[in-house]
This record gives sequence, C-alpha cells and structure tokens, in this order.
Amino acid sequence: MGKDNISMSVIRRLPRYYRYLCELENNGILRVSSKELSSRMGFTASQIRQDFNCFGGFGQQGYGYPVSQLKHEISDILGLSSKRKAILLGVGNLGRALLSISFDKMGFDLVGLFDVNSRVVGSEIKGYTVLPYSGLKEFCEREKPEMAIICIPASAVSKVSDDLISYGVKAFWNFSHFDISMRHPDVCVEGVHLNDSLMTISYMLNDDEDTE
Amino acid sequence: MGKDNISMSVIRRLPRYYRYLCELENNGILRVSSKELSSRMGFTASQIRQDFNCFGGFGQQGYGYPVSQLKHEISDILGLSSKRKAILLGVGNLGRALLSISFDKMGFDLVGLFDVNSRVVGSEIKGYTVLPYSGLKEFCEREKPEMAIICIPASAVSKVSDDLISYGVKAFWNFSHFDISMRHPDVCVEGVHLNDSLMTISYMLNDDEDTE
DNA sequence: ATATAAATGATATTTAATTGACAAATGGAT
DNA sequence: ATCCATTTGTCAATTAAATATCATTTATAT
Repeated sequence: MGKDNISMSVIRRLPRYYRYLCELENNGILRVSSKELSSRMGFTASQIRQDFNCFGGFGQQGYGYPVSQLKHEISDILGLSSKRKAILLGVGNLGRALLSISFDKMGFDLVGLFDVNSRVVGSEIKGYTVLPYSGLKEFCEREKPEMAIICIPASAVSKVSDDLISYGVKAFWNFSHFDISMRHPDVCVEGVHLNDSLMTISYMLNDDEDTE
Repeated sequence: MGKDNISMSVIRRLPRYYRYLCELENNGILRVSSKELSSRMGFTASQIRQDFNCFGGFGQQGYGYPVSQLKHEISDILGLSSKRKAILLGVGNLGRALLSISFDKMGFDLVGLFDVNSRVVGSEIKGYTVLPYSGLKEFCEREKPEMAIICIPASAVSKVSDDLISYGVKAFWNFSHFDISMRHPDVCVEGVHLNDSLMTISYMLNDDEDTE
C-alpha cells in the first residue's frame, strides 16, 4: 500500500524534523505549530505544513501538531523501528568510526564486519569478530543482510557490489567514491561523498572572498 | 569579480565531474562529449552542457570538451589549489578517520588537531600533536585558520562555534547534529549528517517493500 | 454561549531545476 | 574543396520545488 509519490526532497527533510521533535519531546513540550518549528529550523512554515500533509493531516487547526504523535508518525514512515540486518565492509579508520552509530535507533541491526586485511580479520571490535571476505557468501546466505556499508577502496567496490547483490543485498551506504548506482541502477544507494562535500566548502570560501 | 549567480545544484555536481575527468585523464583520454559523459555519469547530456556553460564555453562544436582543460577549469572554480588553513576539533573515531583525507588535494591545509580529553591531548596522530581547547584562541590568532572540522558532541558545538567565529573562522565542516547554520546564518556551513543519511536508507528499503 | 485569535490544509503562485530542440560551428572523410 | 556527421551553446518548454494566500476549523478566553 502506498503513500507513494512523495518526493525525495521531502523525505530528506524528515530526519531533521525527527531530530527536532525528539528535542521538543525531551523538553516536555507537547505541541508545536508550523510557525514555531519554522523559527527553530529555518524552513518556512508553509513548507513544513506541506511536508507533513504528504502523509495525512495529523495537525489540528488552531492548535498545532502533537509532538509525540508526529514524532512517531515520522519514525514509522522512515521505518526506524525495523531491525533490518546490515553488514559493514572495510574496518579501516572510517569503518571503525561508523561503529559508534546507534544503528538500532535507525532501523538497523549490524550483524557483521568484514575485511580483507589479515591483520584485522579475527580481531574483536565492539563485540564483533571481524570476518574475512572469503566467508561473505556463506554469511549472507545464512543471515540475509539487506544493507551493506561500503568502507573499502573504490577499486574493489565494483566486484564487491556485484557479489553482494547476487547474495541478496538490496541497499548500500556507500562511502567510497565508486558510483554503485551507475553500475546498478536498480538498487538503493545512499552515497556519502566526503570529498565532494569538502570541495563544496572550498568553493564557498572562494565565492565569499569574491563577493565581499 | 564574479561568475556569480550559479546555483548550488550546479556547484554540487562539479566535484563529480571533476572525479570523472580525472579518471578520463588517467586513462589518457583527451576529449569527451557531453553525450559520452552522460552515459558514464547518468546525468543528461543537456544538463552537462548547461552546467559547463555557466562558467564559459570551453567546449568546441562537433568536437566536445578537452578533458584536461575542463578539469583544470573546474579545479579553479572549486579552488582546489588554494591552501586554506583548517583545524579539526574532536579526535575521536570519526575525527581520526577524517585524517586519511587528502586535504591538500582539495584546497586545504590541515594545521591543527584539538580535543578536550586529557588522555589524547599531547599525543601524536599522523604527525600532529593534539592540542587542548585551552590553546584554541591563541592558536587561531596566530595561524588564522579559515575552516574548522567539527567532530565533537552536539552539546558542545553551540559554544565552540561561537568561539571559533569570534576567532575568525569562516567555514565549518560539521559532523555533529547541532545546527550551526541556524545559529550563525552568516557563515559557511557544510553539514554531514550521517544519521539523516542512514534514515534515508531505512525509508528507501521500506518503500521498496511496499511497492514491489 | 459567543467571539476572537491562532493555525491547519488546500490551492494558487512563483521560482528554480531539468530536459528538449535546434541553429551554428567544427572536424574529418571523400 | 565540399559534404556529412557530430556536437556545442542557447533558447524554449516542461517539470518539480518552494512560497504565499486564504477559507475553515478549533481552542481558549470572556
């Protein structure tokens, strides 16, 4: 069933709404108006109302939105209480850093870490034993992870993503700069391109200098 | 002087163009058409031409774009050969992970690492000695960093960003989920919100399930 | 009970981004 | 030298996103 045709622009704002709603809830605030949220978050009130309305009107005229209910609605839309199995490939600095994330609060259950480096394979990190790539296929067939976090060098991603897809993985959180979505247009890919992000800052600083 | 009024949507595509152009150059390819780039990158040829035209026509009709020149143009626009000083705050897992980035290839020169944790202050990481926050002001007055990488807990960012701005920092690469741009609308902020990104994957997986 | 102020939900408008179309220019083949 | 295929740059058209407007509803105070 579908509350389909909601644009990605809206979806990408939901986590931010969620964050602010959690904050309000923690402060014991029970209701909030689009105007109030607007001034806190920097979106226009109009946009906020329009966003919330994509999913059905849980606001009340003259009153506002009930914080807790709205929070739960968004949580449901995002699927934050699912427990989808995820694996992480590449236990370098970045991979380790990501282990501090509360996956369970965001709909995921991290079930395995993998690496090729024989110096880390077998070692224990945050309660996980790092497994070798050679065991990937068998592991996936048994555990059926739906999502893979890619923290390996770009050069290896082409083959690894092919493999993972053939093992049933349906989504990627891609920290490499290999373009998985180019190779597999059919699959969910969320790319985090730190280099691109950094270059954008460089541009903004340049631009600032020019225009002031 | 300004090739101003270029939309952020275009700017955010430039790093990706740059990456593909580097790849082409490494493969010894001297020229490329918008059509060819289109099939490699997944943008429409029309968009690619329009993007490149924001900066001035360095293509040639019937021929295409010279790879090397175009690469350098984009590099200039992004300011990748500047050496803007940057500091990193918070040498936890994430902060350490970011140290693998080639800042010098993206217009930055990392000049200092800071932390509050007395167990890491004074230690050596990748050739940098971790400095205490207490020395931040003096350091900034001396070195005048323009950009700060924020890898500290959200709760500390409000005060730290105030301080940094008063010390002359003009841009932030913000990995915390505190909204610096809400507090300082005047300053460049590039936020990397890993949690938001992960929640988006959760949504996409849910959505997939519903619609297939 | 009634009036008033507040706030939604919906629609209309505006703005921005993307895509399509085509004339003009060029390279390369004949 | 001429022709043809290619490909840009530009302009027009379309699509998508953001904002503004307003009638209607509701809570609250009187």
